[in-house]
Amino acid sequence: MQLVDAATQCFAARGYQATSISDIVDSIGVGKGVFYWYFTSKRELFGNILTEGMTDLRLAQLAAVSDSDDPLVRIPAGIRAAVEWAAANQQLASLFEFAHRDATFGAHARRLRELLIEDAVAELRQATAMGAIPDGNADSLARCLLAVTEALTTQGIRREGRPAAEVADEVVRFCLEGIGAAEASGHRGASAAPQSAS
Amino acid sequence: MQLVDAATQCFAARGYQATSISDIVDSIGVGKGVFYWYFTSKRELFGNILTEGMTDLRLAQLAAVSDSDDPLVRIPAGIRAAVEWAAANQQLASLFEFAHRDATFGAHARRLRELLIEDAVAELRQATAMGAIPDGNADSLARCLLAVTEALTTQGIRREGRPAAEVADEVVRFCLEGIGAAEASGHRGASAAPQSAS
DNA sequence: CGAAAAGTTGACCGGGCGGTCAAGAACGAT
DNA sequence: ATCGTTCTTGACCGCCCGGTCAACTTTTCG
Repeated sequence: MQLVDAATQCFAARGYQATSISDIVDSIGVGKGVFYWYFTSKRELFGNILTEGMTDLRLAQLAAVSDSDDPLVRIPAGIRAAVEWAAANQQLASLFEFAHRDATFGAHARRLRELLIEDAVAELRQATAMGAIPDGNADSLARCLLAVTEALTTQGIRREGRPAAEVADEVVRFCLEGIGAAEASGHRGASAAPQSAS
Repeated sequence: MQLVDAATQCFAARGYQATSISDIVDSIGVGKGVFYWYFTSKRELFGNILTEGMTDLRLAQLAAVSDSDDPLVRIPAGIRAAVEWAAANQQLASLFEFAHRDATFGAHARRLRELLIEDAVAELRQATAMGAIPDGNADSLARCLLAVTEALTTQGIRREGRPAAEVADEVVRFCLEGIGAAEASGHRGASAAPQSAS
C-alpha cells in the first residue's frame, strides 16, 4: 500500500509526533479523507507499522539462526541477520530507533523490543550452560548485543552507507569478545568469515 | 532555577514535542508569562539544557580521566564517570537519549554527542599506538563504548535502580573485552576494582 | 510614604493539528 | 442509461499549541 510506504518514510524522517497526516497524504498527492478510508487513526497505523516491522525482523532472525544448535554460531548469525535486515529496511530501522523513546509509543515499542532481548537471553543462557562463555548477567549482555548492533548499524549503514556484511563483522567481533567467547571461534583476525548476502 | 528543573523533568518524561509550555508552568503552579519572562522560547530553553548537560558530563569525564596517562586506565575511568554522572543526573540522561532522534533537535544533540565520540576515539587511538589493544576502526569501537554505556545505564540504573558502581562494572567488563584489551588488565573475574564514588 | 522597577498573571491570538463528512467521481453490473 | 458501491475530495470542526501583552502585585529604595 502506497500510503503505508509514504507514512513509514515520513515517520522515519521526522518522528511520530512531528509527522502530520497532511505530511503523509500531501507527499503522495491525495486528499486527507483517503487516509481515514483505509486507517482509523494515525495512532493505529503507526502501531501496526511498528508491530509488523518487528515481527518481520524477528522472523528473519529466527530463520537465519535455525541452521545450527551451537549458540556461538547462532548468536553471530542472528546479529548478521539483524544488520542485513536493517540495511534492507532502513526506514523501519530508523523508526524503531526513536519509537522506544517516544511519549506515545515508548511502552509499545519497548515491549516489542523485549522480545529480541528475550531471544538473545535464551542464546546466552544456552552458551553459558555449555561452558562456551563465562557466567554473567545474561540480560545485561543481551542488551549490549542489541545496543552495539543498533549503534553500528545506524552509523555504518544508514549514515555512512557501508556494506552490511562489513558492518556486521565489526558488530560480531565486538560482541563475541564482549560476551567472552573470544577463544572459541578462531576470531583473531577473522573479520571476513563466509556468510550469506541479504 | 525552579523552571529549568521542572522543564527538565517534563522533557525527560514526555519528550520535547509532547511537552507543552503549559505542562511546565502548571507543574509548578505559575502563569505562562513567567516562562517568557525568563526564556525567549521553548526551543532556546531545551537547547540550553542539552548543551549545558552535555558540557557537565564531559567535564566530569575529563576530570575522572586525568589521573592517568594509560588509556587502559583512562577508558574504564571515563566509562565509570559517565555511569555515575547518569545516576546522579537521571533526567538529563533521559533527555540525551531521545534528543538525538528528535526532529527538531536531532542535529544539535548529535553534534554534542560527537564530542564524546571524539574523546573516546582519541583514547582508543592512543591505546592502539601503544599496542595495548589490537588495531581496529576506532570510530566504530568508540560508538560501541557509548552504546553499551547508554544501554546498560538506562536499564540498570534508570529502570532497575541498581547501584551505579555495579552497572559500571558490567559496562567496563563488556567494553574492555570488546575492544580487545582483555589480557592487559587482570580482568578475569575483576568485577570489583577500586574506584571513586561520584 | 510613594513611585519606579521587577516580577506575575491569564485571557487572548493566529495557526496547525487529528479527525469528520457532505458532496461527488469512478466503475462494474444490469 | 441507470443504479449501487467503492473510493476520493477538501472545507470544516473543536482543540490545544507556542507565544503576546495589558493589567496587576510585589519588591526595592529614596
